[in-house]
Amino acid sequence: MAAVTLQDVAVRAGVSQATASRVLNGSSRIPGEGVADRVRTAARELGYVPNAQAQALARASTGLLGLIVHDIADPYFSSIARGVQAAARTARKQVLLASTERDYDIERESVSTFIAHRADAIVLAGSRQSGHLDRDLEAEFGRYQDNGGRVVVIGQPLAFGSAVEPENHSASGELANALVAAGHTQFAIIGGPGSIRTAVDRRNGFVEALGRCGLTPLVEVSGDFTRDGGFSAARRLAAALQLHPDAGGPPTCVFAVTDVMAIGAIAAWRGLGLQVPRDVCIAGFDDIPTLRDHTPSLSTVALPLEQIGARAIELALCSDIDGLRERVAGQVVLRDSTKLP
Amino acid sequence: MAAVTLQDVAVRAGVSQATASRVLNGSSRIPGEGVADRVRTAARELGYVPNAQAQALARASTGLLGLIVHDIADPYFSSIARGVQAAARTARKQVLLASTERDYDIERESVSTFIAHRADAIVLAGSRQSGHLDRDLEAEFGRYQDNGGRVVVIGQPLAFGSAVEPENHSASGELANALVAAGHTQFAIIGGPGSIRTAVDRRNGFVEALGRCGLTPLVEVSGDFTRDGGFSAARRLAAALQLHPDAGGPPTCVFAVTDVMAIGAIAAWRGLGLQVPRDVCIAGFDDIPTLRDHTPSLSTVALPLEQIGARAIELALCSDIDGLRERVAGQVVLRDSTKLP
DNA sequence: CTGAAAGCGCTTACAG
DNA sequence: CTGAAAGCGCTTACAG
Repeated sequence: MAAVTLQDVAVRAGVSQATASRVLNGSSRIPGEGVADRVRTAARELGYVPNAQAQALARASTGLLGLIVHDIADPYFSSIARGVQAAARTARKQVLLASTERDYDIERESVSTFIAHRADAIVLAGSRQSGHLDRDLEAEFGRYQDNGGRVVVIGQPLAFGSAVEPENHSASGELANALVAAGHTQFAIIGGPGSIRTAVDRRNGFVEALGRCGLTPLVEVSGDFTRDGGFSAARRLAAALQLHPDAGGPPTCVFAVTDVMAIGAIAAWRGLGLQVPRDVCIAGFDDIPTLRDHTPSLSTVALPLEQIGARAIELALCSDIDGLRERVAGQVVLRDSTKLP
Repeated sequence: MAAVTLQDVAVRAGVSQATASRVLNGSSRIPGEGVADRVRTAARELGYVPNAQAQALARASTGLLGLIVHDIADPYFSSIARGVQAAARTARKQVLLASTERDYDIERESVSTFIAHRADAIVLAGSRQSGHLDRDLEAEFGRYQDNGGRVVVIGQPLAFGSAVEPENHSASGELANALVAAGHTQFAIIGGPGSIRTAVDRRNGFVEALGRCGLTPLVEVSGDFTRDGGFSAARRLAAALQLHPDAGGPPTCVFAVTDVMAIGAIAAWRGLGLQVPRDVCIAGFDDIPTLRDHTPSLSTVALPLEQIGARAIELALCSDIDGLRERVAGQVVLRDSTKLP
């Protein structure tokens, strides 16, 4: 019933536990080849699998990395998770995953549990209320870091830890400029929750760039950071702008702060008989891989999501620099959804 | 530097370590309220976080669940992962995630590592070579189960452990029937890797049902279980069938064994000037959420992916039944991509 | 109800 | 190079 133990291996090989340990786990002290062989053989014959929990306790390092996302089924986060996985593997670490369903209580719990499991580092993906972090959470993170834990945040710098930050503000500014350069003159916005930093930055970057061109959005609506959030916001927008199929005239260009919301918006409009880009244009943000084959193809700001995830792990693992903010550029990609006749 | 220890809490509360342990972790032996309060206060003041590694060692249970998927960025797997997460949370377990990039060496490594971490259960999602499992892997799993570890497989029953199996064969048969009933008379297949059980079952279920209707696929091609696999297979198919835009006549109806491949196929055909469903029809399998807004909307077999993930965890956690095979039905959904004029 | 003590499975100075 | 022993931070019979 009980798993094979290092002691079992040592006995069978006729050596001490210490020696078995040194053979099986690349210690600097290398035992003689004859002994080493006996130990390895014994381990193989017995099917020995080291107990990582015991190792962690003895070594004071678990080799565990905690990743917290809002929703693992959201392609934005699953792409980041893929990058995290890849980087973790090359660093020979394991990843503990938590998907919070955008519930802050669950998030707090997850952080506590990861700390309890003594994860070497915790990566928080998915931004929250700007700057604000739960008091308890903050205290816990503080102690965690004092004990050598590393924290890295994606997209929402905290007062502590390191961060990988997409350049939301400037990139959506560039998107606005590109759209204006393409001939668009009327704009509207589908924003995200006002409490979420990423949503606010993207909206502001876009609107401010428009302003520098002497333009102002005709309407702004907002919704959740989800497909359904985009869908319902788009209906309100259509009403506000009195959008009609085949109304003629230059279509208004809408900026949705995420691709997923943009997709929901297009679906909503289609339900109203409106065609993109003929009746209304739209651009998103993120460049979600699964959406590359969408029709019409979506103008957006491409973010290297996998790289972002991988980079977060790398920051978490190089212990020398703390408090680092690493900025990641986005790339404007104009496709059919903003094409003017 | 070192984290606060149970001993620290005990000292501050003026009790023994045993008592502190009993207060902080719902033991059946409940200490007096006065004492309990002192302990809790001390723990709070010190910011005590129990060391899960030490607890695991002492309790011989880690509260860890291992999930292994082919690719966490693939919506099929991320949906399953979401269900796994949800079920794990209600069971108060943590999930260890591995994304293998469809590399069997990585998969073997992940299994070993999960076993080393003494995960209470391991869920393998994503089918592999039918029936075949690496010899070493099998031996390792055997010992793991002997030691009380549970293994659950999604979509590919092994010789051991439990399984959650989508009814691939019968569901694709129903899809074929529905398509025939809808008036389709000419069929073709885009299959997956011949070594993968899921791909084979879906293909066979479809072809056999066609056979019962007195029909045979005109052509079969195959590719990887990915968007690109579907893309390139679709080009070969177009050549084989000599598909031309606006050729007239009833369009051939293609069955792609996954939605993701179907999307790739549609993109490939669009590049050739072919329109779905006018020039060629297509149905997929899975009903990926992110693809619900695709144009044309995709006929498919809907699988309750999240439920499947959740169910796998439940099976893993109810220790009484082993070797259980739980079948999950798929539901045929006909949409625009197979619509006849 | 409470405590002293053994034990979970490893690692790692410290001696030899 | 190798081993005896302490220690990592908890839990849990076993006494009291």
